Amino acid sequence: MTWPTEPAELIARQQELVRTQPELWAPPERFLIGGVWTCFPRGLVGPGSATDRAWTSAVVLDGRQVVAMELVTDHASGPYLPGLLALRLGPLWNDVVRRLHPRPDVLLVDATGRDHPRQAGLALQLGAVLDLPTVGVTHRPLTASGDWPADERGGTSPLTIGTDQVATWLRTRKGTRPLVVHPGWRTDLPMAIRIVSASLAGHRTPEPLREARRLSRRARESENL
DNA sequence: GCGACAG
DNA sequence: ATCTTGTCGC
Repeated sequence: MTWPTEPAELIARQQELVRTQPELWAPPERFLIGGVWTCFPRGLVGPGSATDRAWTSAVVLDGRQVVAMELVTDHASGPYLPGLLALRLGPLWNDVVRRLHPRPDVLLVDATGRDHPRQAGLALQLGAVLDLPTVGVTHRPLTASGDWPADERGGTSPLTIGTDQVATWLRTRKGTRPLVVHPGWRTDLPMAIRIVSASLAGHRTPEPLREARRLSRRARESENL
């Protein structure tokens, strides 16, 4: 499986992907949750390009214990264009997650799923390529819209495209901006909310994503010190 | 035409 | 993603 380098190629891949109907994942009692994150140099403006350096990390957590971590220092694979995030991050995320041992049972990514111009965001595509259930967690929706939930931990409210609910706002902490939780590859809405809620450990952002971000930022900062 | 637009 | 001050809270 390869990653498209041109918008037209990626769009064609997304149009295939949207027709795929994988079997829903059946989470066991206890499972390993992974997270992946990419940092870019400070001061970048605009969509960026393949010349941008990128620090990408992935982790696996068993409860709160980090049982695997990988860091890849490389370059972005392309610019960021709305709806075409895979051009910038697809190959990086794919590579770093494949290095993890043990592999996670489910992976958290900063990307959307069905909330996408072609209903085929990177959370879905990465899961399909890696054959791994995924859940998307973003700061804001891409295409969907919906009002915020009440300011109570655990509060949710629908994010819809037309009449379809494609994601949900989730208030992970009282008094903070809600996150957007996206069902990804082989996950549905209730499952995605359950997985994110179970990995919060008291913070606004799920621990696997916080840990991966820590590693990436630490690597970036350690170069100019 | 104008604005919005995952990271 | 990154750029941004102060501020409230554990």
